[in-house]
Amino acid sequence: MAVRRAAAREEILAAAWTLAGEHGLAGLSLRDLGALVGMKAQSLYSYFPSKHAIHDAMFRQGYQQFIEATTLPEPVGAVTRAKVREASLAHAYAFFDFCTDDPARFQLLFQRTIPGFVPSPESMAMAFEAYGRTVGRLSALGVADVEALDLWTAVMTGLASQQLANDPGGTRWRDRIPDAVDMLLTYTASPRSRR
Amino acid sequence: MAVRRAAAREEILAAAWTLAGEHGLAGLSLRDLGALVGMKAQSLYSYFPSKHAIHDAMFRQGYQQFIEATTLPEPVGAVTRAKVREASLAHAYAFFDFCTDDPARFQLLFQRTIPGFVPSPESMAMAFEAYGRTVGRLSALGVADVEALDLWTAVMTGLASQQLANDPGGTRWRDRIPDAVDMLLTYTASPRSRR
DNA sequence: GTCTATAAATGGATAGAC
DNA sequence: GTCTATCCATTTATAGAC
Repeated sequence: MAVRRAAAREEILAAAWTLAGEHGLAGLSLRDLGALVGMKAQSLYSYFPSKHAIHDAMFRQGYQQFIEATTLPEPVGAVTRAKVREASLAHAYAFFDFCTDDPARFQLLFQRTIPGFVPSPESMAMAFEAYGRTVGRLSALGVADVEALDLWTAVMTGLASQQLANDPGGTRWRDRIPDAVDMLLTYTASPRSRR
Repeated sequence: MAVRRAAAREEILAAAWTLAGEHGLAGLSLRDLGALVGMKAQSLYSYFPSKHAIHDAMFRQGYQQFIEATTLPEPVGAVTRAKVREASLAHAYAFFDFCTDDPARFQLLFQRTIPGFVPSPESMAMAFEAYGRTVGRLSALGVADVEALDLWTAVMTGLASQQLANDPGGTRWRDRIPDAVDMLLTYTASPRSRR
């Protein structure tokens, strides 16, 4: 049954995230992974053709989760400043929490520091899909051009990365999100010519 | 001679940075390292007691380089808005370029994603020294409180990290530095009560 | 200080029985 | 699909000759 096979693959991936969190993404070993799901490392090859394929599947799954985590209800009715701020804040928290919820996932998706790992075309397509949705969501919030968008993503990933590196488990940089959102809104709201 | 020994250590560290750039920090192997400096891996133990000690020395050296790279001439004369902006911009470029000049160094110093690596107390002291100097430099530029400082470091590391991950070798996020500095200055210049 | 020799472990991956 | 057995490469680190 294809469904059992898919379930087994899911279980393997879940275990892979667990191990990646403990020993780092690059330190993921097939022996440990097999042990965690109750099989020999060699049996994993029935589900994934290589270790790279596992990393690739994690990459794709990570972006899928990103899309789910950052798809929020659209604001209804008239577009007021207060509503834009509220929606921007909600999006910022969703983005930030997604990043800090799983450091290994953050590293895999947004930092790209795994030596030798190159996502497959299908996985890159998923990444572009996720990027496109972020563009759409932020443009609805008044982030009009690519320049403003790049600033936005840099600020959000920067907050998350500082949180993970310097205050893991804490809220020191998360507490700066309202400031950051106000700052970004104030700045990107002014006409481009005045910036 | 102690001086020859120190020179050899320096040469080993330089080679270690090279290899870390190629195979990742965690992927640094003593075999390759020895080969690059013209000796067997085992001989490295005459200079460093373990691989961890090499990572630790790299960490310390990285922060030393950070202090050197971000120590800029102080502005002289009256403190005008234009001068503050100019000095802030110079500092931002220095910080950003230091980060992107060596991705492995950036990862080691600011992202802390090497599984199992814990800096020694001496190395942490160097890191705190570097942080203290950054605090001093930014407070001279009007970044008064810790909250504003955290926002500043998040923005700068975020820009660098996005540059490395999504446009390595390019300038897409570096080009946003003037925007980012203006944004930060405008925001942190307003009285804290109004923020 | 550098070498050879070696330990002791871990890594990914393949072949073939069942 | 899972196992045993195996291969072959690689890793950090130590012992001891020179």
